[in-house]
Amino acid sequence: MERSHDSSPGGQLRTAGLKRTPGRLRVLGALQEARQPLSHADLERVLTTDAHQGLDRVTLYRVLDSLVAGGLALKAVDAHGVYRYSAADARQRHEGHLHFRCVDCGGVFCLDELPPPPPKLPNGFRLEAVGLDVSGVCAKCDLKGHPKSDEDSSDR
Amino acid sequence: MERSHDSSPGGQLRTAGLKRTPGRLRVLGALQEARQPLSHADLERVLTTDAHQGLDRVTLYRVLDSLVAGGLALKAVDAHGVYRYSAADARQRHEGHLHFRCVDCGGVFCLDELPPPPPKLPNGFRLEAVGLDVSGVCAKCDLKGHPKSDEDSSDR
DNA sequence: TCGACAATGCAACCGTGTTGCATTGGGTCT
DNA sequence: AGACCCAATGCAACACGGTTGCATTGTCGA
Repeated sequence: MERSHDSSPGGQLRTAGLKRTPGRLRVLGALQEARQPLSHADLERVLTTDAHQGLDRVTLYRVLDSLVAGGLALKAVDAHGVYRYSAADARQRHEGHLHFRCVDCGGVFCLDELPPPPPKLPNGFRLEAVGLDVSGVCAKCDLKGHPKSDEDSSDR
Repeated sequence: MERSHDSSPGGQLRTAGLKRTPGRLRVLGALQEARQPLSHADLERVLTTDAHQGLDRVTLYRVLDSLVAGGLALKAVDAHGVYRYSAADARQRHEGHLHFRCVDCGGVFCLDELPPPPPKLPNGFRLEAVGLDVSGVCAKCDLKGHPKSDEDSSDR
């Protein structure tokens, strides 16, 4: 019974040094199946409809924190100022190319483009991260058309 | 007495079709003098210490909304999920080159580097924004040294 | 100068994210 | 298997950013 370091949610939790609790398993699973980063509210929805009832609000926040701390999930802010979480391995599969974010539907699309080369910095400066944010409106949302409602018909 | 379209805050408001109120003048002036995008809280601080007492919380939000709607200010989300506003013309002066953000002191530095070329998008996709986020530690903060405090001594 | 209508201030509200504390449950040790 | 320790959970309450409704004030055009 020794699956030392398999890639199942359970194994990943073990490897990350996290206790293998039902909540963490369900959240990690949900993140890995999602095609885009999920907000706390998204996850509450996904997890409740899932059959079991959802986790407690606070617990979900803490589960997410633990996954991020363990390197299994990534945390970022969306255009509305809300945190969105994604599975870390899902992100690895998306490291070699750029992404396009639709400001309307929130969807993320892969582009056939390479990340930009790291810029030259002044002496003494240390580079830690370079992120290219490409955003606009995807084809589907553009078709749905905005006759003249220039304003964001946002969700939230 | 006809300065039809000058570049003073007052003239800009006129041009944008906004009423020239004390609040808008002060907020626009503060944004134009700032060397970096300001949050709502930042502005409340700046405006209160300014001599007069600050605007009402809600009024400040609405003033900012009107400036954004009039194209005089820009609105973006920072890493903490908080909206930050900048003067639109101030931003124009910084369009031809990249910027580096120090994650330690929060300072922003201009780089001698050109923005990346806009990526090619799939058919039907409409590009709205491309932002390159370059961050790390600036020379001064790097010298102050972090003996081994690898963890983020984050704020908030 | 006067009046219409936008801009302001005030109070109350909503959603996201956090903290404290008692209880439950996972993992390990014997 | 049983017991123990401490992390993980749930609950309540809070902090903060941002929004909405409504009465009042002030801008600007006639």
